[in-house]
Amino acid sequence: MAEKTETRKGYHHGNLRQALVDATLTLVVEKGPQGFTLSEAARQAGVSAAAPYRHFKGREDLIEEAARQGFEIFADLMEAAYNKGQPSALAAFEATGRAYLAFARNNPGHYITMFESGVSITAAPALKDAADRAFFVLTNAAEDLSAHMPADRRPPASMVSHHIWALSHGVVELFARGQPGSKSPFSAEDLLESGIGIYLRGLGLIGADE
Amino acid sequence: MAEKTETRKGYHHGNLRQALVDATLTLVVEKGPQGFTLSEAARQAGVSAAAPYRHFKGREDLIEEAARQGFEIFADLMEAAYNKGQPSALAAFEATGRAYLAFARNNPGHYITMFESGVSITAAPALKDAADRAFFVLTNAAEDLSAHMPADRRPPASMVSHHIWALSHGVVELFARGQPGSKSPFSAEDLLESGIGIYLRGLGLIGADE
DNA sequence: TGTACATCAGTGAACGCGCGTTCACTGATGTAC
DNA sequence: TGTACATCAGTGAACGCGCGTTCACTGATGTAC
Repeated sequence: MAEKTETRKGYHHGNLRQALVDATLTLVVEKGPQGFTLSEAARQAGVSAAAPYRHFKGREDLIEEAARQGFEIFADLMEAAYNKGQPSALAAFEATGRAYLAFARNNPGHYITMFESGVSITAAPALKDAADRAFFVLTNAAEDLSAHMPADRRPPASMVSHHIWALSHGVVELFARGQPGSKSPFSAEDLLESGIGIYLRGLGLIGADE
Repeated sequence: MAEKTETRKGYHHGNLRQALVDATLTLVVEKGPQGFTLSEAARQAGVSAAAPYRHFKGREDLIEEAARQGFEIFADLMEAAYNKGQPSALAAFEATGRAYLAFARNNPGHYITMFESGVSITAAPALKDAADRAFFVLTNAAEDLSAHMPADRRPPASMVSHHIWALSHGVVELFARGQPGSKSPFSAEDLLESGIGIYLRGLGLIGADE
């Protein structure tokens, strides 16, 4: 078992706090959000079971920190995608949707701690701030789109962003993870792309021949 | 604590198997999918911790049975909704979407065991059959819709059903459950209804003034 | 209708396990002088 | 540059706990005759 990815530099670990977060991320993927244990995270970081208490209040606190880091990364990616799509409101919006799925794919550990571990996003202020920042990007992108919509059929921007968030989340949960042999003939990426495309056409933002 | 909802009729319980399933459903809502324990289910049913082993192979087996019952109910509801919407393909389709959300609302325990407990749907044949039956209704409804779509923009029916499934699931996970104080200004019902509406317009199935 | 007996559905004690957490401790590090 | 000392970040033993599961058992039920 060469589990220990973090090398000890002697009696002191050097960077135990982050090593524990990293261990959490991999464990949560392997064992599921609740199968994760503090003891095992400590083991993987190569320290005793008591050591984590120098850095975290307890198990919950560690998970929360992992989720917080996830939301920060997530928000950064969403912002980057949004900016990259500019100045086209449409391109920017579509890019954020794609960024959502890409994040879930590339950061499964973060995704699990954020959305499946049972942490209360609203309870921890640091978490809430980061989560809000991410969601704000999406709402912003939807706001930009509004200008291009037929005025008679213009839903509130936050409704649009909620729709896209829900669609993205649903695609991730049902088709981007879970057991292989999930019977979908389409990739999660295709599903999200096509789904958003049809939705945007419904908003009058894409022509029938575009 | 008047936890015991099932009354014992003496030494023999009478209907322990189902009582354990029922206990699972309530516990899973209260404690989360993994916080659920076999011992506690037994306690709630008023029997010793060893009794469940007369009816289930173990913890996992019990959860699986709860999920299976959930998928059966779910499939029944979807079929009923579909039939009720007939003969209008559109009405039938929209009704299945609504049925999805209604099921999640009214059967949170089932929903959790089905989608959040980590049971492998593909692994257990009985589970898979019931799940397939439910999903088949949705795909069927999408198939019906195809006839009304502009031929040049007609995605595969199973793609449409996957879109709707993902949107419904996302709405449920993000807005129909979880901590109160979820900041959405829209109800899950409104979000799903409006989201599906926009999507269907994108398919050319609803006119701009309908 | 009564009885013997097989089968069924529970009990309760016991097990080993790993967990989260606390505690007094000690080795390593950094800093004042 | 050297030394005393405070602080920091670990150790390892111990705790109480509840879990899942097994086991020999026993009370209740159903059935053959």
